[in-house]
Amino acid sequence: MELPERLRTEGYRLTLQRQLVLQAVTELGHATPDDVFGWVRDRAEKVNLSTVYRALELLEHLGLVTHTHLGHGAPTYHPANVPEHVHLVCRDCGGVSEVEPAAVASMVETLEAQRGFRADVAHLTVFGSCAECTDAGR
Amino acid sequence: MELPERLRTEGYRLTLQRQLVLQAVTELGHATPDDVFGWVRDRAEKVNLSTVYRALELLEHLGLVTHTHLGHGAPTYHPANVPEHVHLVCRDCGGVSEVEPAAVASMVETLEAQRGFRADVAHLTVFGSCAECTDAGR
DNA sequence: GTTGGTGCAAAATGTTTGCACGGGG
DNA sequence: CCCCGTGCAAACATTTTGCACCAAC
Repeated sequence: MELPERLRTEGYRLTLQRQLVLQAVTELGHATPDDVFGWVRDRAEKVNLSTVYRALELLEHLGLVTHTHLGHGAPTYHPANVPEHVHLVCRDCGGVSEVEPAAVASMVETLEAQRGFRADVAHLTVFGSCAECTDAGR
Repeated sequence: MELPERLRTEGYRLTLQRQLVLQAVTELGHATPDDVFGWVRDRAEKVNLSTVYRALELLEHLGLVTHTHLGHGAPTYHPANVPEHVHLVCRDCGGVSEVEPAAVASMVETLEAQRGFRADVAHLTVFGSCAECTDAGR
């Protein structure tokens, strides 16, 4: 846990809520703000949803968590220390899976070479149809 | 305009609102539901925002428009008859640009081969940092 | 004439903000 | 002791829904 140091070096305070939010993101893996809220709440700790939002924003600023949009309006947060991965979201069954960045490396290189655009792989989500749903469709 | 036929073949009715919404999406290129609402409203036609949402949903179902998420919660709609393209969104300046599907073809093939996952390229948005912002950062 | 579509208003989501109190440093 | 962070309530933004009326077919 590197939370205390990261907070201190930027002049922020260490609070129970911030620790719990980071812990929730770490344990849940793919968590929406509401998931995090529920996780902390279930542990009988009193927190407010707005505090969760503020904590997530701060943790992201500190580089301890990242977020991605897995569709509609629900952002999901990941611990940043987890290996980077790309999300695949199936439009038919709603399933979410992950692939290593290597699978999209050539795309990233192409964008960088052609446009000078540096893709943020950790934030990348690809929508489509998974193998099961594609098979079922025929 | 193939709206009338598409509607009829599935038993839907042709209304002025649906025509205007499709026209708005076509002319605007990258439009949020609210953009569409404004466009129609500016032409002195009375429409309700909820009608716009319902029309967009129907048009998407008919395959006449598609939508993508260009960040946060704002979905943007495109006419489906426009050539497929991938969106690049710069996290720093907020700029949106487009690239041909060829740039991501290898990624799509890899996903299909490794996972049997069929990527929906038209819906793909890559977040990152554009050339200008990357340069400015150093 | 039927029935689906629209307008309107209210509800449901999801996120942000102002403010006073309490705890961290 | 100072002042940042939290809880709380209200404000916001966006999308959805129920219902009565009107228009497309």
